[in-house]
Amino acid sequence: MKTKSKKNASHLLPCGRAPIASPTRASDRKTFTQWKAVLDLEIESKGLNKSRPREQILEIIVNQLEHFTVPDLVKAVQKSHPELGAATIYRSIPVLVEAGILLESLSDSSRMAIYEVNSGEHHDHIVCTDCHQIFEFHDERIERAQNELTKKLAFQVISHRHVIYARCDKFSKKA
Amino acid sequence: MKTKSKKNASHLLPCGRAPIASPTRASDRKTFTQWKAVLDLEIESKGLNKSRPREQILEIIVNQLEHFTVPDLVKAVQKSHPELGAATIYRSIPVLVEAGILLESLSDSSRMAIYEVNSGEHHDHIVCTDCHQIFEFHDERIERAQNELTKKLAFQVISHRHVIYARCDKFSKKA
DNA sequence: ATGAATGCAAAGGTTTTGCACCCCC
DNA sequence: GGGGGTGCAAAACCTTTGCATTCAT
Repeated sequence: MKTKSKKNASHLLPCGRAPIASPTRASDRKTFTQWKAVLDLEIESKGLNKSRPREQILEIIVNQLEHFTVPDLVKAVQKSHPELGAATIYRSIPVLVEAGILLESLSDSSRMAIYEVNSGEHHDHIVCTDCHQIFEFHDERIERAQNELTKKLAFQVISHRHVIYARCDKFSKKA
Repeated sequence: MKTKSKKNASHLLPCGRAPIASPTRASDRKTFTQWKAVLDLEIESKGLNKSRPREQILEIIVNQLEHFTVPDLVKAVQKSHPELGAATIYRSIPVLVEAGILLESLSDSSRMAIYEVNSGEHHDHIVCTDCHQIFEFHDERIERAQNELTKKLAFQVISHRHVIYARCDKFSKKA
């Protein structure tokens, strides 16, 4: 009955379940070259300088990383480019966020920020408490109810973060 | 008829607006003595020992603190009890959380955990990006939509955290 | 030439841990 | 007496910062 999520049996998650359809398709994702153009625009508009390290960091992010913490990024970058200092990588984060390339999307259990490449479509997250996989969801009813609520309370919404901690039932059955 | 939030003009917020009616009334809050009983039960059931420091920490929390970080708590506790070590206070947090006395309710902008006394009624938070006040809300429509969503996706929900970052418009007008 | 970016090391801040001593049961 | 609990200091981490040097324009 609800077992029709079998379509991509090829990419099963650690917990054994099929991925939830993400609001953003892989085909909609920008390439490194496209993001590079976005970054260059930001750099130009702010009177900054282009640099090799920032380009290398961007490349690692868009080609290799899904949801990552800064220490994750430091490790991944230094694996390919051991000469890059951690401080440079830390300093690149706000630039990438300002450029709209990265979003700080949630916190891990130790409360470190988790970043992701901006997919262009707002979504929230479900974190599996068993396998630690991060799923994305977007629910219009929730968004609508939230907008009506904040309007009624006379708040001007800047952003929101809605994280559901849950367990994939398939994983619980395996365990 | 939803303008009845004028009742306590006496406690205006830093931003000048009246507080949103909180889902929990002050009168529903447990006293120190009641929480102490909860703590003792937890301590007994886990085979731990009662101790003066844990009692003193609990007392500070229930009598003085609303939403607080651990460093906040350390300062508040050591003001009254300078002999208590910070490590003891850090070590008391998981015990209080396990006992159901404290909830880790959200993170501040530097991503430190913010705790609050468990009110017994689930609520989520609106954080004003101007005055940094934390408001509470509870919206049945959002809860319902979320439950239906996770059911459809076959997740077993453990908990969730929904934080809306917004600005009180009254404050923006003043500023 | 000027200002920005980098790498390194040091400093800052929070949280955890090792350990000797103390207290509860 | 034995297993927790405490306090202190040190350690572990993540993140920021100061500074001399290099790079981009």
